[in-house]
Amino acid sequence: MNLRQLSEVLGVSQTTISRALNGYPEVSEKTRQRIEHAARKYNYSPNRGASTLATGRSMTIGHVLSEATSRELVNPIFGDFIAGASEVYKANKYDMLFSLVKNEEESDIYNSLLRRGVVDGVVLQAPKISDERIDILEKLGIPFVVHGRSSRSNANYSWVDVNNRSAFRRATEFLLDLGHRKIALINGLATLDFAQRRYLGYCEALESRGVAVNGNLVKGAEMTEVYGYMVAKEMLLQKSPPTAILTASMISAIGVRRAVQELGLTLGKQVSIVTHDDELSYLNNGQQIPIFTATRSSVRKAGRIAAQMLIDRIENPNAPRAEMLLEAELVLGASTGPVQQ
Amino acid sequence: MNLRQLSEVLGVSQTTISRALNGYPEVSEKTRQRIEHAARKYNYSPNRGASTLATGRSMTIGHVLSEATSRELVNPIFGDFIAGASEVYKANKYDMLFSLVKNEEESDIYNSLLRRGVVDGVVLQAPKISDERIDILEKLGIPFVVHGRSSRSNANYSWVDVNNRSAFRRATEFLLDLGHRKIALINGLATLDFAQRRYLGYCEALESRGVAVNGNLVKGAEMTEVYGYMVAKEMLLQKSPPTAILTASMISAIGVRRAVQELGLTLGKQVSIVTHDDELSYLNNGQQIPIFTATRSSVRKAGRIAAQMLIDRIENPNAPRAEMLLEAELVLGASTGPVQQ
DNA sequence: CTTAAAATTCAAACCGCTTTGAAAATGGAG
DNA sequence: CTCCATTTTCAAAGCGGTTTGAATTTTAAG
Repeated sequence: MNLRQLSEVLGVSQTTISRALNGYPEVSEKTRQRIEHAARKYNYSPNRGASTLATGRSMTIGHVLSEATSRELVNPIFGDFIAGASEVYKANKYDMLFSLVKNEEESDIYNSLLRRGVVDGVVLQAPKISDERIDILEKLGIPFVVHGRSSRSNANYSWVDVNNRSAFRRATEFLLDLGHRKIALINGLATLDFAQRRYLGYCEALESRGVAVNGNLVKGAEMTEVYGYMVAKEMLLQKSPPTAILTASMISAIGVRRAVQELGLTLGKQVSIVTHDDELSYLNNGQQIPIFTATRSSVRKAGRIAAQMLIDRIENPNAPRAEMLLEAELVLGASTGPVQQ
Repeated sequence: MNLRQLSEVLGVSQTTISRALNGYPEVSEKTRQRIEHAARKYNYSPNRGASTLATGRSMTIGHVLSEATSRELVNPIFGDFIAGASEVYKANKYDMLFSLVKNEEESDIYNSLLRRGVVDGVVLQAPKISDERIDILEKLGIPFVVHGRSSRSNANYSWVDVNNRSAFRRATEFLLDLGHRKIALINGLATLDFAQRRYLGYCEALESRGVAVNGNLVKGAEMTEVYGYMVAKEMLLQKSPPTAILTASMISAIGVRRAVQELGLTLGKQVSIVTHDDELSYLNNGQQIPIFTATRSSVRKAGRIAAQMLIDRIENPNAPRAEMLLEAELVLGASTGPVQQ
């Protein structure tokens, strides 16, 4: 059933129906009732392509995920992030379009999505320290919101981010307070902005206590379980192994734990772990007592906020850019303890 | 730049441009060259809304994920599945639309997506043993492909699935061969079809060896780490604890391992674990030697196959339904060993 | 050279909706 | 009962492509 057919059935013009259904004031209440009832009865909804064409709005938001060129990884954090975003989209009648692209195709995709009128805006994820995508989007004039920030970019964009720096500063200070001096950092990919900020927080804390940063104790790559395991094992087998390890995600923390246990060491005794916990639904950090001491911040919440910001930008392009810095809380679990003599 | 503008610039009709760009034979090779060159130069791509309207095809495929009503979970397996599907979509110029809906809204969403002409087909995920969605889709006449199967449905649909039953039969037999008799199964949600099949395979193996199925050793729910942990701990503290545990995912297996270790037991000694391994990119099952003995099957590959099947159905609606049963391999890791006396 | 056949190109109709500017209906005041 | 102001409804013009059927040009044959 399309608009014309419905209008014939009802004996009312297409204009009136369109207005009634889209909540315009020029329609009397009883006509609106009658139209809405008929629309339900005949199972009518406006064709998306047609309204996109007529309004210039696709009511769709794009999420572009770039796969690392080397290996092809889909971050599980992404699942919870879009779950959050999705709630907001649904409430605002937006659909969500998802593109997975190779790094080298990234700049094209935005151009293409916008040009074809496929999306009204995009969410940018996992920004690099210096991320040309932000400039591309800025230049294209497409509304966008960044999940995270790009330190080197001086563009004026909207973003939601966790305060990675202060979170990791606190986590490091906490370990220092427990007497640890050899503290390792198993970070995310070094090119990513969040990893950089975590590293800075870590350095700040160490330096403020007069502890030198030891390059051998800092590594970063995709935060897989296997990576956490490998790096932790290697570090723990050094002559002068770390007594505490900071980890960038629950998943790599689990790998670190595996290494620790395989070496016959005990968590919270010979080795302490502090991780960042995104509150993933399938990887909850324990129940009453957290498995890992962690800097905690819900990535699902970040998704909700990002989505709302973007919708605001789309519907009100002249509004000033929005920024939201979420503070992570430090939760105490069973994975940390005072340094052993 | 739109079609009309481009046609004016080139001094060629819109028809010719459209044909040239869409590969129709009625255009001479040199005109096509000239047009393609100009399209690139002026950054022209056809507007999606307009072509959707004109062709009736949206070149978009929908993935509908339903959140469990109780808790809101986004399965990490989903990430790898769509990564696979996404590769195929991109190669075939389809976009991917993603909807996260509450269970109770599920039946509506398909109707709505189709009616509005938003998608050309959908991928159905995580089917239940008896899943009304299949009937809904069948009735609506949308092309669709199921990732998994629905045992009670007698509709004739296309699907890709792992042979869950034989995988879990083999895994159970393997444990029986090692002398285990008290084998627990920590499954996925009991209403889901794959969980049912795994349960059947498990029962078959036990019964064929004359071992009775013990209801206390079978549990199922969302496959979170915490769930694996809780159930394993509870079971292992029984008077007559299992000596081996079958697990439905890497994530719950990690929870089980945590419980085992917390109780001071050793994996592969007092307790053996066999898990199903979907080859998730962030949760690889170890390197040379798998962490867990596992039934292994790539969910990313399943995503690729499902996507290709769906595209085939869309582009050739009269083709017979396709079915693809993937056999999982049993890989030996360090988590299993002979039963201890 | 014609002329018919084949290869190109074109103008116009159509897809289904939104929205503008005008027309019709209704209501209130005098 | 008029007349004007206010509501309500309408016809028609886009939005930007694809596709049909006709017109034009090119090629080949006689």
